[in-house]
Amino acid sequence: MPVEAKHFSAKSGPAATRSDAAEFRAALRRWFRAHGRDLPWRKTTDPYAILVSEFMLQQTQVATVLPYYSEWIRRFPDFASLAAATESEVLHAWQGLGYYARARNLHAAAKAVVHQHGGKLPRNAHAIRQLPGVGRYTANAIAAFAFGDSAPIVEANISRLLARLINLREPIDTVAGQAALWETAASLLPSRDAAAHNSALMDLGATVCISRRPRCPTCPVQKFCQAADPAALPIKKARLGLKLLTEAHAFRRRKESVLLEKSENRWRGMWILPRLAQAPGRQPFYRSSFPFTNHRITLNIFACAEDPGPPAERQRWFSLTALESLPMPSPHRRALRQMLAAEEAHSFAKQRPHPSLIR
DNA sequence: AATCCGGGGTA
DNA sequence: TACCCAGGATT
Repeated sequence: MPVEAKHFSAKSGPAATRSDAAEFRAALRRWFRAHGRDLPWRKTTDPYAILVSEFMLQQTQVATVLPYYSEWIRRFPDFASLAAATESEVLHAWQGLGYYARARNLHAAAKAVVHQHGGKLPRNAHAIRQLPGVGRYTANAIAAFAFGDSAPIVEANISRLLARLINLREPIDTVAGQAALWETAASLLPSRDAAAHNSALMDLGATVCISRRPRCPTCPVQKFCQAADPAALPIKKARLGLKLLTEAHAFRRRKESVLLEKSENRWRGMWILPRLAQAPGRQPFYRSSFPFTNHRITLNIFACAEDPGPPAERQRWFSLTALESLPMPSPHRRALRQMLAAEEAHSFAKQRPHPSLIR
């Protein structure tokens, strides 16, 4: 049996062969030519643009990325312009996309390219892997999409598709499961034009071999699929239980400005309402709740009197007009917007002092 | 190997 | 609500 097709064979055939893989690729490519997605980062092989798209697409859906990508390329068209930007400008352009470490990594990667690689992304795969925020997937995606190398990729769509194709019973979020997926991806890879092959796999996973209810009747490679129950795959390890967190923050207001704090932990480098070490023993002025990963965070925000003296370390007063251009995480931006609007309404109505927003 | 990192979309 | 998404870094 050929090594290249160890985990892959036509359902009807006795064993895997090279021609099975070739037939799979041909059917996949036919489907891709007719049904592949038209995406802006596929219109270029500029390593910078490919790098930007891959960073934005990490753990983020295509539809969410689209508006950010075009605006980013307009604002930071190349490595030099990105490397020259401030961290605050970079985070502001990323605002709302989430996983802000990606923005800081992309910024640092651009600086490394400019200052250590003469302004061009190194052609060497090992050197690309050394850039911050670049792992196995991103390095291979750049190799395939920017440089035309025959490099396999495995991401969410391809994981699901390949797990079904080989009827993988191992959870895909384990070392063994990942190894099986990467080996399968490598065994299917063509010797040339791997970019189109990889794009085709992702599009098939994104539009046909979808989670929950795969559209098997329309699948161009159904006869190769070994899944007994496609909807039951891929298998994943059990998730951790939801963790509840409650955080106290301060709403400090001066005439036409608000006190904010540059975060050092979550949302590092972004501006948030100042954290309170301890919640005051009174009703919060505003409360909201937002989920992330396996957490649910309740924000309790307390109206606080203005402190005499200069603001604490990492804290600054910002005029209301300056807020728009500040990088702020969405939950804090929403909270601040609503509190300011409530104060506005209150000052016109001249009612009781500090009406709480909490019902 | 386990855990962390946000937010938007969807069943 | 729970799950999903063009993953990577840290411990």
